[in-house]
Amino acid sequence: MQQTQVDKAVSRAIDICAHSGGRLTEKRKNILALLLASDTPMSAYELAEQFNKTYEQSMPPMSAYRILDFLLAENLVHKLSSANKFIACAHITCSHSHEVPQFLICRHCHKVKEISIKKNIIEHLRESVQSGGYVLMNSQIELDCLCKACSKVSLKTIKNN
Amino acid sequence: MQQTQVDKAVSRAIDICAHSGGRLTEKRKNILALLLASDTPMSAYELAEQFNKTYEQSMPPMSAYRILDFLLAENLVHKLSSANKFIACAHITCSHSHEVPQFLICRHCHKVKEISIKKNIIEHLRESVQSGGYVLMNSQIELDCLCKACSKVSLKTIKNN
DNA sequence: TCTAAAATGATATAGTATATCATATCTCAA
DNA sequence: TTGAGATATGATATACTATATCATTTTAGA
Repeated sequence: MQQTQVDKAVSRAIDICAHSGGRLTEKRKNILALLLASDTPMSAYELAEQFNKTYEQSMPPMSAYRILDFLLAENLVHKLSSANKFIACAHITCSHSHEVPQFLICRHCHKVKEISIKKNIIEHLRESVQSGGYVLMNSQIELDCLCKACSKVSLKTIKNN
Repeated sequence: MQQTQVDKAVSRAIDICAHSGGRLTEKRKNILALLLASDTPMSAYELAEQFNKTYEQSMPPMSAYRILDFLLAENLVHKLSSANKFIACAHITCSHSHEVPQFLICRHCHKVKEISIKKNIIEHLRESVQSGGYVLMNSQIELDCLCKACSKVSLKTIKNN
């Protein structure tokens, strides 16, 4: 994401936290900014390292985890459990209420696109789950994909990488 | 899974490997049997430990990983990437060709039900992905659920566990 | 300004996974 | 039947991800 867009999202995050009562400290704000600027998901350790390169303050990995916990609770970032990495929410600047995200993860370049899942698909899934005797608790879905650019490369090439 | 069912599935796995040319060695067979017998997903380390308790032979964790790689390639087990654990394929004894699995994972007791996802849901997902500019490569989905038994307990109780 | 709560620092440790080189076992052809 | 190459396993090191715990600092609000 471009810097001007990052600034916009950070400023919106300040509002969101002011509203929720959460304290968006300098470090938390900077971790969020790093995630917003990145075009691929980052691990907690990667974030800590990047933080230390970028800012004067220091960021031990354990603090990065705590900060990520905070940002997750504020719905400002998402965790991709299939990759054990984190991404900024793509809809921070949207005013509409938070919807269930669906993540399209490029298996080649690891770029992620967050889209909102259509309600009727969720309902189909929920019914499918129900008929299996389970109850759907969270319909966040991570899908193994190829992005447009990578899908132009032959699959064989990608598999051999 | 009951022992008689485990034996049946193992015997079917022998056929499957004979057909594919894969060598289902004693250790590989025993790892598969452990996974079949377990009613929850197991990590590679858990499998190695359980193996060492159950059989005379020894199983270092790294061998467990390699054996799991083999069993994954033969489609005899699945990896749950959200949990970093493995489960036996629920459809080894089915004769029908392998379908894309959908996993219902109980967030409380961690029991997993593998169901086959309905074709039209996959198609909806695929379209959704396509309109996001990506191409769906693998529609295996892991869903955060509660099983029937656990859904009878109040959510609050579960959250506090 | 004092106190309680929240945030961060620091350290230890658990859990998951890959890489690499050595050794053992199996298969198949000579 | 045996020997060479392929396959499987042993053994070790190391990287990566995550949680627990106690100490210290900072902040908010009485």
